[in-house]
Amino acid sequence: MVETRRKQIESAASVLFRERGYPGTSVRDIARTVEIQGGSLYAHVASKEDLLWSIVERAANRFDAALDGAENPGNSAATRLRDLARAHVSVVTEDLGNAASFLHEWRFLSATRRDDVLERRREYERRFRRVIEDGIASGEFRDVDAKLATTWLLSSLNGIAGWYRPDGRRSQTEIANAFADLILSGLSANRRTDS
Amino acid sequence: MVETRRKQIESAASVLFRERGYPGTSVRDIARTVEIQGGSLYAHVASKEDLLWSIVERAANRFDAALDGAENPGNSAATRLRDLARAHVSVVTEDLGNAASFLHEWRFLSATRRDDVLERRREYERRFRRVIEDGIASGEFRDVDAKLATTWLLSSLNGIAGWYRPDGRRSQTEIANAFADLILSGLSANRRTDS
DNA sequence: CCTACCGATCGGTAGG
DNA sequence: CCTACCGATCGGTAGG
Repeated sequence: MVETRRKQIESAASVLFRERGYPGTSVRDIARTVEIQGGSLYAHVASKEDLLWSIVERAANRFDAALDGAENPGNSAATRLRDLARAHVSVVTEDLGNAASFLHEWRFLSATRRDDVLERRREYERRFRRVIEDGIASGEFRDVDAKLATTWLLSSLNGIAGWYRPDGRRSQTEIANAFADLILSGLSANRRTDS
Repeated sequence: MVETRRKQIESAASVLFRERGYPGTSVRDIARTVEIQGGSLYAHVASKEDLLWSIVERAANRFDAALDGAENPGNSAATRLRDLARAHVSVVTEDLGNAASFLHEWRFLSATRRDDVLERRREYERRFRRVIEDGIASGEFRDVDAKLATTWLLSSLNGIAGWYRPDGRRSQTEIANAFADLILSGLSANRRTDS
C-alpha cells in the first residue's frame, strides 16, 4: 500500500521536524525511523520540502476542520470562543508533530508555499478574531484590542505544541479546559460564568 | 577591540538563529553578516555551539536581571505579576535575537548545557508561579492550577518573540500593557482593577 | 583575519 | 526498495 507507507514517512518526519527542526533533520534521519535506506525515501517522496509541505497542509486542514466542527453561531461569544479554543487544543495535542511543524517549520518552505501558509494562517486567526469582536460588540467581552487579543490567545494555545507530552501529568482535556477558562476570564466583562 | 568584535558576531548570530534556527544557520552565514571569511570566525569563537551558548547565557542573565529589577515584595500579587510580565516582555522586545534563541534554540546545545538551561528556566518560571500562588492565597486571584497558569502566561508572552518587529504597528509598551492586562484579568478573582 | 584545505554529511539520482 | 554514486555544503583547522 503506497499511501500507507507515505503516511508513515510523513508521520515520522513530522515528529523529527518538531524535535530537531526542519533543517536539523536529515532525510536519512527520517529514513532510519521507518527503517529504509536514505535514497529509498525518494521512491515515496519527491523532495524533503515536499514532505514538509504535505505535513503543513495536513495540519492546516485539520485546524480548519476542527473549527468547522466547533463553530455554532447560535451560541454566546464566550461559548463560541471556548469551543474554538478547545478545538484548537485538540488538534495540537492529537496531532502534535503535524501541528508543531505547521506552527514553526512552515517558514522553511519555498516562497510561494510560505505565502500560501501565511494566508491560511491569517484566515484562521480571523475566525477567532471575529468571535472576539462579536463578544466586544455584545458587551460580553471587555473593549480590548481584538487583533492583539487574538495573537495573545493563540500564542498561549500554540505554546502547548512546545511542551505537551501525551504521557504527561495533565490530560489534553484538563489543559484545554484550564487554558480556555483563563482566556475567557481574561476577556470577560463580568466575572467568569463558570465553565 | 576583541570584545567588540565578538559581541558583533554574537549579535549577528542571534538574529540568524532566530530567523533560520540554529541548524539552519551556517557559520559562513554568520561570517558573511559581519563581513569576514568563514574560517576567520574561529579567531573569535571556539565553535558554533560555543556561540549559541554565549547567546543563550546572555539572554538568561537578562531575563533574570529584568525580574530582579521589577520585583517588589511590598506590592499586591496583581501588581507584582503585572510588573514581572512587563519586565519579561521588555527583554523579549529589546533583545529579540538573544531572547528567541534562549527560548527556542537552546535545545541544540550539548546535553550538559541543555540541562543547565533547563534548570535556569525552571527557576525563572518559579518566580512567576510564586506570585500566582501568593495571589491565590490572598484571594486576589482565582483558585487556578498555578503551574498550568504559569505555563499559559509565559507561553503568551514568549509568543511575542515569534512575531514582534521593532517597526511594527504596536509599540513594545502597548503590547506589554495589553498582554499584562489580559493575563491579570484572566487570573483576577474580581473585575480587573484598571491597569 | 585570509587562503587553502580537511573529512563528514547533506539532498538527491541512476540503474537496477 | 537497495547500492553506489553525485556535487555542494557543512563545521573546523593549519599556517601564515
